[in-house]
Amino acid sequence: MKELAQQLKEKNLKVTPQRLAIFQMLSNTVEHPSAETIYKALETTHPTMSLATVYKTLDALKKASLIQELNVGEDCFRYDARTHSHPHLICVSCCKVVDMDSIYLNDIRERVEKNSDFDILDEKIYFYGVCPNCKESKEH
Amino acid sequence: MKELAQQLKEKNLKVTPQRLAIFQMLSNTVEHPSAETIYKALETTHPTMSLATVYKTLDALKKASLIQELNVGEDCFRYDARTHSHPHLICVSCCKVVDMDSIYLNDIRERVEKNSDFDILDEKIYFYGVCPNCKESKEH
DNA sequence: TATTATATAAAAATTATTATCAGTAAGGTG
DNA sequence: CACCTTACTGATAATAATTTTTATATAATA
Repeated sequence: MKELAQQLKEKNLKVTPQRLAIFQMLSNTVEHPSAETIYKALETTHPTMSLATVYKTLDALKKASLIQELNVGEDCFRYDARTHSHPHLICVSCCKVVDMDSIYLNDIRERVEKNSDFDILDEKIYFYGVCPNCKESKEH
Repeated sequence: MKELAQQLKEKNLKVTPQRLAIFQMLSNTVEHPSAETIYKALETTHPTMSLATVYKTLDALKKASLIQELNVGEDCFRYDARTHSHPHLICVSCCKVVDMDSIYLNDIRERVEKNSDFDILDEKIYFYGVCPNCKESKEH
């Protein structure tokens, strides 16, 4: 909370209840909700907030590097309050999106740079598969 | 060519000039065009073909695993006639999308499976950076 | 040939996202 | 605290990629 307010101020962004609510909601979930999902989740506590505000807030937070946008291949974006690049795992059965500690893939960027001659700035890594839960329920 | 006709038949898909044209166009380019780009590229040779047909054909080819859909983070999809999963490099300066031989990353999927308990079926890996060309032109 | 299934083109519909704009609130300054 | 500037909000309209629909055409099959 206080951190967010601080960081917003540093970027000349105003601290508003809507921004706090959206950032807090994103920080407290392990899901990776879309704009629509966030909007609906805040409907009860912030009934007057419009969908446009959700979009604009997400855009502002994204530009301020306070959240990141995920492009899982669906028809809409998802958002993640963890801003350092880390791979995501998507369950093709239940559509859940979970974080993966990137420590396991630390050496990849280096390898790619060596082999491609690109200067790599960022990466987006998605793995698609069946999560432990869905594996189990399929077996029964 | 003949191969495609064969493969379409095997999947109970009809062989049509439009499908052949789109697949051929995709096979002969190292770019990774979008539906719109494909549509425009075929405008002269296939003036009657509609954009809806392009979309449906791409969808059919995708479902038949004859092409793959790329989600680079733009507002539309790109397509690739190489169907085995391989990482893509996107130049943030000139927006070029290039293929990367996946040999270099062969061991990753295994590592991820071990650490996540998912059964991994597929992966989408994108690296964003500056390509050799753009690096050079920036220096001068 | 008659029948059936699938493909196409054109247009309309859908849907995520963005733009517009009038009204409002935040945060600074005196 | 009152004022002022600027950024933000909310409602709605606009945009654009994609999907669906509908009518027609084509091919496969009996």
